[in-house]
Amino acid sequence: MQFTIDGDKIIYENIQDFDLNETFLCGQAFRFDRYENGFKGFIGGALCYLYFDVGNLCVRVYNFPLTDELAKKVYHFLALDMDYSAMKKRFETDETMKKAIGYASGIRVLNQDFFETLITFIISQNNNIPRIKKLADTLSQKYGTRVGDSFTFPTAQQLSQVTQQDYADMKFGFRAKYLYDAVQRVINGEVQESVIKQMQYDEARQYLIKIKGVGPKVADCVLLFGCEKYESFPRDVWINRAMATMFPEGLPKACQGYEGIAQQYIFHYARFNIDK
DNA sequence: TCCCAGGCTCTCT
DNA sequence: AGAGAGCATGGG
Repeated sequence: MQFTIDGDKIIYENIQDFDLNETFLCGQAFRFDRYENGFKGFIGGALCYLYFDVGNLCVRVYNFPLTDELAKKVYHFLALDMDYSAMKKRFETDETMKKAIGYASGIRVLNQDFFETLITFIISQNNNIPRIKKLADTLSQKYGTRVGDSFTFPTAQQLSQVTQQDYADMKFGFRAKYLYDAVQRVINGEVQESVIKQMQYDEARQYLIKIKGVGPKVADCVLLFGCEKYESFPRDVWINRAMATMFPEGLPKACQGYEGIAQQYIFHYARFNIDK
């Protein structure tokens, strides 16, 4: 990993296969906003402004001192520690995958916070992306920690006293009881991130599905986006459409082990290129 | 106005 | 095991 800490920012040089717009607007993360020439959002509690300057990725951090440890954390969050060049080359041995990747070749699957992905993807069910973002922001402004004019996504502890009625009042609809159940299970230790990370994919999926309102799709999103289980392959309406038209024989073997990452290129391609 | 959204639960076969 | 209705809300 190559980075330098230069005054008020971290600079990562020679970053390839990474585009901020494609990565933050492809439906995997809901709490990064466009800001000046890049995006602003939290990475492990650190409020970060990310932008490119002559080919170098720059990260300003507002509420933490710039340390090597923080620089490494950001690097991992952005999945810059994975060799996307080699992985995409493997995927692209399949012509259809090559087409999907070509549409947004700068997508990287972020390594997001477990609890945040659990809650935001429970919110995501039968919902559209702008509204998911709106509800996630509402929850943050009400229960998160203020940093400047931004708010962190709340922790399980910060949501521990929130009732089903409170969620209903915030317009979460039928998801109110699901959010309550998820938070309580995390608080009482029934659902633990450290346990999931030690489990194999199948076992971890069953473990998450115990939570009310968490089915196969939401569990797969949490495992992929929040637990580093890259073989997890979330199937939503868009992916089902894409699979039917683009991959009637199933996903190519070249994607094995990283089906979830392939899924993200396909999802993004499908949203903008396949009719409903 | 109407259809639909990064689905899940419940019920009925 | 598999199909189908119902769900809260609001974006487009």
